[in-house]
Amino acid sequence: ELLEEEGDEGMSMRRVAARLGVRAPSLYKHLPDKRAIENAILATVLDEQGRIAMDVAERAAAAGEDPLLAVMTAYRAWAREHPAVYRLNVRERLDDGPLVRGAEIRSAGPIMRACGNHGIAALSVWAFVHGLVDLEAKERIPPGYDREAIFRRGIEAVRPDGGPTW
Amino acid sequence: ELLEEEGDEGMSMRRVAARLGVRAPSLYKHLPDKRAIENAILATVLDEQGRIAMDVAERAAAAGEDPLLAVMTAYRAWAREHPAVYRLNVRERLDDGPLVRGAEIRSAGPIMRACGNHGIAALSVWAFVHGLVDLEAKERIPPGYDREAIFRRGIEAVRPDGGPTW
DNA sequence: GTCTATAGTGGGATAGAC
DNA sequence: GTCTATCCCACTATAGAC
Repeated sequence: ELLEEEGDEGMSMRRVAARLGVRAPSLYKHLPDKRAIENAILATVLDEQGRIAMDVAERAAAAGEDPLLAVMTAYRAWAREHPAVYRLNVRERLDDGPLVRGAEIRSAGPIMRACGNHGIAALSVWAFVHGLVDLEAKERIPPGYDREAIFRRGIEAVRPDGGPTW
Repeated sequence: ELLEEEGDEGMSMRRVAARLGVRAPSLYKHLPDKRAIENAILATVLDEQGRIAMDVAERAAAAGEDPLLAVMTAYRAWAREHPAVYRLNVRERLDDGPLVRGAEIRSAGPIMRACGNHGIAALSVWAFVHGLVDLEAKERIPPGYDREAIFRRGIEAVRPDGGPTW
């Protein structure tokens, strides 16, 4: 909550503690450091993201629509609705350790599957959508361009040959 | 220099001043604030980037090679060689104002031209390469994948139809 | 498990003397 | 154009009493 409401710098240990009705030093009896909080957030949201992606893909496949487009549309929407958490996710190298790494792998599952396990294509789709989302968030796409058209065209171009699979 | 040597947080007003053999407050007699330094750096490096891109594109075209691949390869190499400045460039919204905006437009020229002025394609190429560069820098591309293959395949996929132009 | 108190570090920026 | 001195801010983290 703090991360999204107060922005990237807003989640200080003092504020986290205040939100819990406690003083900052008390947090250190429960957590080693701030990184542990960030890692817990990341693990939680990556799993949430993966769950949403799996869900929309299933629905799209059942409706005869394109699972990959559905997954990446959900990815982009999620990033726009949680900009601070998204930035946390892509801010720097992820922490090693099973908590975060496991969630990361699970979150990538739906993209991978919607690309027919074509790893290079899946990573290309991810790179493209991440780049677009990032440039959009920073208002680097000049006005006048149809960003939806860029989004759809890019995915179509970079996806594996052979059309939608699931 | 400070930005690249000391990292993103390393370019404090105190350090900048020290590098100039001066105290921090003296800087404010020459500049309104820190943002002015960042903007000056951005304007300089965006122009440098654009100049390099134009150069490699000319050479590639003269040699019968692909100008777009040359431009984006140079873009990626530049980002890798100047990670902190690259992050500054894509960290947040750019400052309005002719200094930075002008340089931004000039830096985009070679990509645009190498895409035959197909704006949507040019932005797609940029988004893809930026996304890949960003994910690479943060070590988010799983080991074992051929990143060069991802790079080349993505550009081929997302470029305008009809092959290389210049 | 909480608290107070505080250490220690850094940041951006300003006032006013010289 | 530079300086000293300082303000005010914020942060992570620790020590030790209760």
